[in-house]
Amino acid sequence: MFSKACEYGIKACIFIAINSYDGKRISPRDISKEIASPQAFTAKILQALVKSDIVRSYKGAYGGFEIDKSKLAKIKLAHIVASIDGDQVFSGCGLGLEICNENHPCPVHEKFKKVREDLKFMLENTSLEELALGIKSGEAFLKT
Amino acid sequence: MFSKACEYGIKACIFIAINSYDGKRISPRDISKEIASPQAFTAKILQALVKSDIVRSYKGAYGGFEIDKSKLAKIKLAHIVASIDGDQVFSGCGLGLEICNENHPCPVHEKFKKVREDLKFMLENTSLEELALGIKSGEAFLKT
DNA sequence: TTAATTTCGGATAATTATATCCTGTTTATA
DNA sequence: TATAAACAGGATATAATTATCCGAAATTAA
Ligand code: FES
Ligand code: FES
Repeated sequence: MFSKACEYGIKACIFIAINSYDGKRISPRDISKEIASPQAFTAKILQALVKSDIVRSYKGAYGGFEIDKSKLAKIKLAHIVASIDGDQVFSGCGLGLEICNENHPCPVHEKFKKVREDLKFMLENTSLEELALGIKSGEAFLKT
Repeated sequence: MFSKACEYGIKACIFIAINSYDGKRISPRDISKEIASPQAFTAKILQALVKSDIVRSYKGAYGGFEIDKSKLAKIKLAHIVASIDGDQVFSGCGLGLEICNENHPCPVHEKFKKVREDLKFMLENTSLEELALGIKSGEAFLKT
């Protein structure tokens, strides 16, 4: 469904979000430990998320990654996914036709479109804030 | 969503189905031409589909691939997808946790599960027959 | 200013997915 | 039996994804 990079990216954002609640910056080392991901690879993904303006980074001692508290409710899963995996998952044809539209539909177009739009809706309406709360409350987990 | 191999596999099955209606066997060459896929790669996928007992192959002159007419309504997209991509798409965690269940859910579990099961339902209730009819009637297309 | 810390970014490696090539085996028909 | 047609399957090649390594640049504090 999503690439490994995207999975790591989402989980990293959630963990950064939790720490940002407490005003703490966090390093790729601690992040990859918490989400069970390869450290250097995760760092690359974080760089991309910084460029996409989803997380903020601070170099030097006492630096690390954080997310503006004021953004936590506004950032949706869709932003993270689109930023890492692009928009194929939101609008691409299920059977790989170059373009997906009503005028030149593939055999599964109608049925696939329905599912794809449900996924899109879900991703666009799930905020980083609520996901972070799930972890904070102990209801959900980031690894194993 | 699906691998290239799976996309080709589905499209190949649909085209074989159409021909099987008319009692015609069809070659990998004609299939890959019709669905715009690499020929040798498509042939490999067809081999796998034969082993999965979804399509039948006949060697030698006047040979080729076909699907039992009596099976066309019974074969569902889910069978083809499971046979090529495995069952991760049906039961795997959206964030890559090793196992997906209620006892140890990832942060998106509830929401993702809903979408995943809608997809599962769609794939389990879409037959090769109806997809083939979509192509035969000219409503749908297999390439570009 | 120096030292310690931490992100940034380029280079490279390993793994998996996608794609191609070539030869063998089977089968129908002449 | 000979021949041609067509799938089977191993070996190999290419591309994309995933993962690692290392030095440069920035920042803070002593
Ligand atoms: S054309 Fe295939 S999903 Fe729309
Ligand atoms: S645990 Fe992640 S989707 Fe169920």
